[in-house]
Amino acid sequence: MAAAYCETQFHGLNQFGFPFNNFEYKYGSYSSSPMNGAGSVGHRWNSLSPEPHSGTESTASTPFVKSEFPFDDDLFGIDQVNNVNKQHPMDMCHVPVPPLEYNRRFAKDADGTSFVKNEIEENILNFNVNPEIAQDNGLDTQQMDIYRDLILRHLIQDISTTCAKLGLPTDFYLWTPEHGARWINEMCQQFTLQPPRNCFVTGRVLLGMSQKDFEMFLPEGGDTLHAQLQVWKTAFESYHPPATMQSSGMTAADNNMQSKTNWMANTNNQTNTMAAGENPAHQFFNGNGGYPNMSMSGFFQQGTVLPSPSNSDTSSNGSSQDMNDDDMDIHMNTPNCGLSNFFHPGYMNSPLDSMCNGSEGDDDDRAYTRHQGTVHLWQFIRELLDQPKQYSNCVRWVDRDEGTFKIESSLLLARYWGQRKNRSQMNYDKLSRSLRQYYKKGIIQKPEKKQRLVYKFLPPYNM
DNA sequence: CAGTAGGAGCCCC
DNA sequence: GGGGCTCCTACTG
Repeated sequence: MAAAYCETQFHGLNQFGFPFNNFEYKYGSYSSSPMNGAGSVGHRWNSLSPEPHSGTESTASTPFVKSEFPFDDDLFGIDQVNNVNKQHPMDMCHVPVPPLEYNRRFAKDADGTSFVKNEIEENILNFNVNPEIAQDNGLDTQQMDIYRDLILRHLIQDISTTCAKLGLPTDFYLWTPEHGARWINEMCQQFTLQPPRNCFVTGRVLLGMSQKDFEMFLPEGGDTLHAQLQVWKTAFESYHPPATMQSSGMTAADNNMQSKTNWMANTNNQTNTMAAGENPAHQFFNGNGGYPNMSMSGFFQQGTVLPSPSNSDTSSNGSSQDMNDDDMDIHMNTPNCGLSNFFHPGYMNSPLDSMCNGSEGDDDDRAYTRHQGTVHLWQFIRELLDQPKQYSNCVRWVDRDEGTFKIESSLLLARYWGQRKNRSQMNYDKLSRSLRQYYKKGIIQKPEKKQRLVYKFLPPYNM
């Protein structure tokens, strides 16, 4: 059972000004923490996965998320205890939310019928943020970035887990009828729907099905399946926007990746029930009506495809040559690695790639490389940290939960940073100066026990 | 010697 | 103006 879930409470901003009183983001095993009832106005499990998991139900291999949002989950509305209008977080950032049927079936409050289906689906299909609402709720741009990023991560984790569990290719277009059947059955199981007798459809067909098609296909819960598919698509495309895949600047090394990305490009053109202009990810990333600040995507820097730093020797100093090729290999064909990398923020866009795509200035690129050069050092380091397979010889987590990381090779890190920023004269002295600037910004600090080359991300940057 | 810390001027977006 | 680069001095282990 896929098991990314969120438990919500209303607490307001925490000490970091971050809209979670408590946020736990852990992988692997469930650690049950008692919910603090003080100040809370209600709980609901809110997830791609319908069932709230007890601690014992969660499997060790299942990533999960347990969070407390600053809003009651009486969706879109009213704090029934305090009778205060509150804005649902989904209204602020329009993150895909579970389908109506899910909420109806699994809502823990007595009245799930107050949900308005259209509002939910609208949220699914509009992956944008409302800055005014966000500001009204005391969230600045950066907080919203982080906030949406976290939710996105949860979604991607859940999808990744489900794909791994079902043995599904991450490319929808590669789904055979058997794969399609597996997905449908899994979703039916998750949403306690009666699976259709004959559900052997390819991923391509699946993507092309409208809600009506789904409802014909599965009268009881077809809309749920359709909505769930939209959630998958939205979350996925938000990581890998279609135009990115359409970039003409792919290198030879990218070719073997294209099959895994074509579906996203095709989704808009061929089978998506939405018009291309309505594509939420497209809106989100092209900056028209999307979120004005993409710094959140520093984790997931949007750019043209460059899978491996070993391919990035076109940079000013070609300094990746001393990297072990094996370390740099993304191992596309290794099932586990391939899957995780595919979903990994850095899969499509190496942390080093934006330095190499500057000349690839076609229209599509422009939409997604506008932040080139503006990536922040802390984000860059996070990107490297999140790809230990490739960069553990450069920088690695010491304590992931704590946010402590160690620079294994100051030389290499500076070199990479220099490549990324196209600064051939970058060195660790300069890089560390930049790191120290983060002290007063509350992004990074030295850990209590000072160690050489060890730094610590402060919350929420450590999430 | 390498790393840490922080001031200051500058550039770029 | 913010973020980062660069250069600098002083200090530490």
